[in-house]
Amino acid sequence: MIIHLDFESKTPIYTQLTDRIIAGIAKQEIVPGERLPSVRSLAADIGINLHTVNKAYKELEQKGFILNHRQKGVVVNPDGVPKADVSFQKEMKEILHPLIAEAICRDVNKKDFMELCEEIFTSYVHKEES
Amino acid sequence: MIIHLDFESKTPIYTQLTDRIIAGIAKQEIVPGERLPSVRSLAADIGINLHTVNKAYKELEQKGFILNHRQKGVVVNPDGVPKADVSFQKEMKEILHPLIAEAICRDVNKKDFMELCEEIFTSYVHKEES
Amino acid sequence: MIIHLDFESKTPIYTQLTDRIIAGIAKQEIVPGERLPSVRSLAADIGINLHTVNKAYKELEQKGFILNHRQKGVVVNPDGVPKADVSFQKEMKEILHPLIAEAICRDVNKKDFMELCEEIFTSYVHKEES
Amino acid sequence: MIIHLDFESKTPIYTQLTDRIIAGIAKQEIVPGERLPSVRSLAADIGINLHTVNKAYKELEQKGFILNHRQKGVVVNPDGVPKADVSFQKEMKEILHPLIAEAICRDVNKKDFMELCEEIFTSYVHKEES
DNA sequence: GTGGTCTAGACCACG
DNA sequence: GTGGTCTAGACCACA
Repeated sequence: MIIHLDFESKTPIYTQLTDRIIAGIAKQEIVPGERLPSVRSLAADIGINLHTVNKAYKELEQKGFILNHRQKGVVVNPDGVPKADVSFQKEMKEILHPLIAEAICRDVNKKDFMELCEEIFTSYVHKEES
Repeated sequence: MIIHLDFESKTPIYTQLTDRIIAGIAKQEIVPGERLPSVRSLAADIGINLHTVNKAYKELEQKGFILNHRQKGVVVNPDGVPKADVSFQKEMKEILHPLIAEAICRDVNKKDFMELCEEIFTSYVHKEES
Repeated sequence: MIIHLDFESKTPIYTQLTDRIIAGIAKQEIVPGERLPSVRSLAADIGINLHTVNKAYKELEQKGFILNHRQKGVVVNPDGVPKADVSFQKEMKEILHPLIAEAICRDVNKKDFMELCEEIFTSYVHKEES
Repeated sequence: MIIHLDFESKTPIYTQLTDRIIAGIAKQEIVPGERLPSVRSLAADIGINLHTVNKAYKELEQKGFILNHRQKGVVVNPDGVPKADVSFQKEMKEILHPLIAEAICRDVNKKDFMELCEEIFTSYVHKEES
């Protein structure tokens, strides 16, 4: 899995990193139980600060995506990722609300918006599953 | 239009404010050509600094939602808001991608996600129009 | 002479007004000795504040474009407009410098820039004179 | 690059600053990819408030002259500055129109005006290129 | 009274 | 140490 970051983006690097890893899990490029590179090696690979990788891993751990075993190192949660809870529902709403409001103002068709979501959805879902 | 902000939130106050105003325009609580409160009065109303309101207004102006009329003051763009362009399409994708990726990991059904979007959409669209 | 102002412009109304009057003189739509409308009537015509018209007139007077006769009212300077002095030379430079610098950065050809100036020049100069 | 500002001038400090930086880019004293001083250090150097510098940087960023690299800091756009678009064409016209109108009134020869532009143009263009 | 500009000082997120 | 955000208070130009 190649991780490409945009250093000129408004999104913090650590957020981009967590997003990329979550995308990898969604696409099943990384599977439960699989080992992730160590903080040190990943930082060196990408060419970013240790703290930044660490912060990304901490966030993923807090969200239940990964576990930090003293021996095995960092692994994707073998039990799979925690299901969507109330807090994630709330997060989705908080993100979608302003986005959809602006879309409406800008005359984006509901149908077009839905098709965009569809498109993104299928871009992630593994073939066998769809 | 009553504007309620969450001062504990991680999203900056000025962003919340722009979001609320965009929502107001989407719901047609505020219509093109209508006057918005002055920076100072809105700041006083909400209980925040005028610079914070100013920043929100500037952002809305830059997006083409509002403009500064030398006689009327701050008004919602009478020509309506600029249609979705490539840059907004890109913005939508950048927001939706990580959200949908995480949703997939968390086992959110595509159907459920779509229904959530539907629900939010209809919450904005004016009755007569839907 | 019809004066059209843009109330949504960043340029102050009084500046737009002086610019329009100077343009009128340049195009010889208004000639030396000709009477301009009174502050009061012009303000009413355009639908702006008295003070604003007054400020424009004051600026034109200070630049030597118009005179304020107690009896005749406001007239275009019968002796013609004062020739370009050092101060106007300086003003031209101060305006042209940043404009040309940005034009160079933006890859505007010197030739193209010159042609634009030519075009604007001829748009003002009276036929018989060119 | 030494930046000298006129604190007595009518043009806002932040505008003077952006102008000076654009001039530096035009003269190739600053090249694409090059790092600009941090907001704080530049503010300290010039002896102005950091917010004023920030405003200048934001304006340059919005115009596409510079961007904020999360690792390198503020850098001149490595892809070069965006070419002149319709909006810049319009801006040029809005600046040149009143200037040329007044020049005509003040009996400035078209030839003289052109020579002034020439002179300013060549003052920016790098020797090797002209 | 309105927004524009400038200053000053403070806290936090980021890297 | 960097920029982002927020507050506060001040002066001025504009209408």
